[in-house]
Amino acid sequence: MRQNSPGTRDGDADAGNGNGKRPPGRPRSEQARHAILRSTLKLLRENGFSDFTIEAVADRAAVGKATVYRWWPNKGALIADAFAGSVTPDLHFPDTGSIDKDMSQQMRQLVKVFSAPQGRIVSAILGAGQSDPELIEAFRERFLMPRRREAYATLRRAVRRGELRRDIDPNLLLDSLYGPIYMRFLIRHDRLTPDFIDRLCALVLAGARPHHRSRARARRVRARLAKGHF
Amino acid sequence: MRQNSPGTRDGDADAGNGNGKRPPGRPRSEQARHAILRSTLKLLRENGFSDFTIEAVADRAAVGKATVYRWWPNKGALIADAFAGSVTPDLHFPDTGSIDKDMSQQMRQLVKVFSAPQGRIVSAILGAGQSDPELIEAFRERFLMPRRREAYATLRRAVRRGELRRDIDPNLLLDSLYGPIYMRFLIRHDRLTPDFIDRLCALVLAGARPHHRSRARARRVRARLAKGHF
Amino acid sequence: MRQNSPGTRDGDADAGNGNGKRPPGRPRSEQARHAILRSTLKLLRENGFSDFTIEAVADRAAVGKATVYRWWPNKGALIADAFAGSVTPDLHFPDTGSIDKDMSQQMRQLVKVFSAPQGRIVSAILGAGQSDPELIEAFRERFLMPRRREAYATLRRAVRRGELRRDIDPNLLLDSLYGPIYMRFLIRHDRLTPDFIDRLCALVLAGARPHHRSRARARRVRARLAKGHF
Amino acid sequence: MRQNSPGTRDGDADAGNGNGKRPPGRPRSEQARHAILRSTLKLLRENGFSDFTIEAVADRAAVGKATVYRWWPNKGALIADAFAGSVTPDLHFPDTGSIDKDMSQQMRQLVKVFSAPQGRIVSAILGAGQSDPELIEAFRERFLMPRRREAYATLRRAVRRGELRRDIDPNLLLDSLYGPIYMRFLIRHDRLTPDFIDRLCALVLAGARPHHRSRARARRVRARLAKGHF
DNA sequence: ACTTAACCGAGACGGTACGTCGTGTCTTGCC
DNA sequence: GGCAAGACACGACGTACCGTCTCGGTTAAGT
Repeated sequence: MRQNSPGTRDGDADAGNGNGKRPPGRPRSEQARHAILRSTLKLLRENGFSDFTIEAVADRAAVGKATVYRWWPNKGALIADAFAGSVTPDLHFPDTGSIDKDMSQQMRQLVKVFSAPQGRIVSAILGAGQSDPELIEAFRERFLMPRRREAYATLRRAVRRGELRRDIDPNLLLDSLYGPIYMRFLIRHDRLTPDFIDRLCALVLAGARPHHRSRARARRVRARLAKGHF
Repeated sequence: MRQNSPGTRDGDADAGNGNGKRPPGRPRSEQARHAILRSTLKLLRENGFSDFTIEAVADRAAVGKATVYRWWPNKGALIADAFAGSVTPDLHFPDTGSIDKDMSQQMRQLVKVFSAPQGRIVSAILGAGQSDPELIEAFRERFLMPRRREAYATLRRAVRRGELRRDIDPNLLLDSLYGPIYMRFLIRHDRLTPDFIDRLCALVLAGARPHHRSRARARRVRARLAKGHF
Repeated sequence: MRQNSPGTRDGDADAGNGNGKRPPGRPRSEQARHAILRSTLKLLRENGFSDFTIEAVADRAAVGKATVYRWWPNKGALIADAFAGSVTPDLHFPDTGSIDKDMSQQMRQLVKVFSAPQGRIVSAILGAGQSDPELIEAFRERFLMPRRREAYATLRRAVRRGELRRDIDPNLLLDSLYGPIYMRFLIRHDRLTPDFIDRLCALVLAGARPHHRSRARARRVRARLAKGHF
Repeated sequence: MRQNSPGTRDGDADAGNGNGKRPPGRPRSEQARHAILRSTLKLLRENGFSDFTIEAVADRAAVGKATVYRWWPNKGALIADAFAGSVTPDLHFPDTGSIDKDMSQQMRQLVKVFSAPQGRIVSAILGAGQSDPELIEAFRERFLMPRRREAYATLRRAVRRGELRRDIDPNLLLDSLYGPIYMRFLIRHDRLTPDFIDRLCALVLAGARPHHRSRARARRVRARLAKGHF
């Protein structure tokens, strides 16, 4: 992501270095790195982005300010890294055999994360990202895309099962499903209830279902699948 | 919005004041107020939020810093006010007789605004709003809700014409239509093309249409309307 | 003292004006003037010069700031005026027939004034006067010189009585007597006790007494005076 | 003088610090310190105290404002320190064998300093000192007392030579000699000429000389001294 | 064991903007 | 036209962080 990203350097010690040698001098302190990332998340959760200060991070981590700047070029990079390292790993898509269930289950999970203290970090990133392209990019690459790749697979399964039109644009469909969540999360004009998620899924997926005749065929496909023909 | 909001004081001269009297002392300078709001918008458009400075606003407006602070408690309030006063007025909903056309036309217009320099201000507000509740509230009350009230009327017309289910939740429907726009605008993971808008409308509205039998009845209603029976 | 000095305008309303006519418009408020001078002295006594504020004066006097500036061009002029109006009138020289007694009695009185809350005002004037020539001039003209004129007379009497040399420089002598008082008052390196005054008088006046032969003649003069020959 | 006075820290490197250790962190910049003190003196000389600004000091010294505030708690402390470091060292007392000459020579020197641009600084200190006790204390401790200690020795020599009464109060005598100088310097009601100094010395010292008989004895003492009996 | 080199903490540095306060001027409506 | 009220342009205040720097001290690898 950034020239000197420490996040991607883990384990590179002798692999990513052509000559297989450790650089001379004292190696960087993993302890300091963790303390910094931890206090970053803590401060972000507690005070939000607006009064988030590198100085406070360093103090809380009992670390010199220079140590922070040595490894992260700016506030955004630090937050991005801290966020990336903290991303909830349990936002996977189930495979229930029903696209409605697959999606709504994962989306509910996402809303739960957004509502937890974690959510504060997400909103900080998206907020600060509006004036820091690298931050928003970090969010996309580290949070959004990994999940979206799983989502593509989930959609493909649904298409195969005949639950969705073959010609559906997955990006359009996924934005239609997740856009409302992000909108409510960021603008806070309405609540993000589980019920809302269900009705959202129902509404959007209804528009993505195959047309009449195709649907009849789809039913047959599902039947065969159920019988274990494959 | 805020205790002393000058934005809401317009026209209150004798209405909002119980005894109908001007307060004593020199009245505030409307000229200064406008200069401040103008330079706020200008700076926001030019430099974005991150290096937006009250000092620069005052300088550009040839105004004392104290005059800014006298009327706006903080950066957020100033931006909110400036934004409110600058809101593009041409985001109305047409009445074409087709909900698809009504919506997509207005949504394309919105995207055009978001893509213009104006959009920079919107993203600044939504970004900064993530750590300033009053700012996000200003966006809701001054930008979102006025348009949404028009949207409700547009949806009602469509229901009456039988294009939408009678039991549709307007908030759910509108969030499904606009959420994807806001998401792409803020996260910038994909482009906001007119074509995207059309397909978005098609997808979401498809899921909001009445069921079979009702649809047949709707056709008859539309025919009668066309004949001018009412 | 200053172009618009209100202090000298008292009673001028229709007397000092050539054509005998009152100027048009509302006459100035004597009440405001007094309130301003009073609050000036009060604030000076209470807080000293460093945080003496025109704004505070106006507030305390329940007077518009502009009213202060209308009549006094700046802080210094106001203080000077207030001081002049407050000058203790009881700093006169007695006529005891002995220069030592005349002087020490008045000097003790002066020290008493300096030690009272009044003294704070004097030190404020002399302090601020170091960077405001008009202030120090006001002190000289309104406080120092009036008293000095009395002192000259007192010295003349002493010369006539033969207590002082005929050729004594009155300015030198008076500065030698008062200089130490001002020095201790302003630098505060030592106490200003009545005893100090007495010993100061004794020391300085000893050096100002006529020489031997003259002194014998002086004794005869005094004797004649006592007998009432004049 | 003040808790963190940098002026008194010179040479403390290992003496003033109990454990003999340098404090951690980057050591303070002596270069910055000198630049600040130098620009303080310069500005004081040029513009006097009334428009003496910390901001201007920092600018002129090419130093951050915070660096000034880090080491000096307020304007007064800064001025006091700058003054102390700049005190003219050539105000020593000669030993001519005559108290009149010893004193008048040094007093003329003092007047010369007061009349030079340096004098502006002294008057600024004494002026501002009227509302800042620490400032006036700095003047006493750093300027007045060191010279006075020399003066005491000078007076003792004169007493030994029989030029002054044994019981003379040195503080009274010195205040009588210097008070008039300070008074004229601060109130500026009369000129500070070398002639004035001579006549002042003559007047005051005349009152401090031993009485008749003692004086005869003193003459004998002086004669012996001249013959080199000691 | 000793040198070398990069790390570490602490914290001072030159800056920039903050939000506040006082100055002296002005603009109202009332007297 | 004076007056109270109070807004105005201006500019210094003292503070908080920024990102950089300079210290003494630590931690390995290479000698």
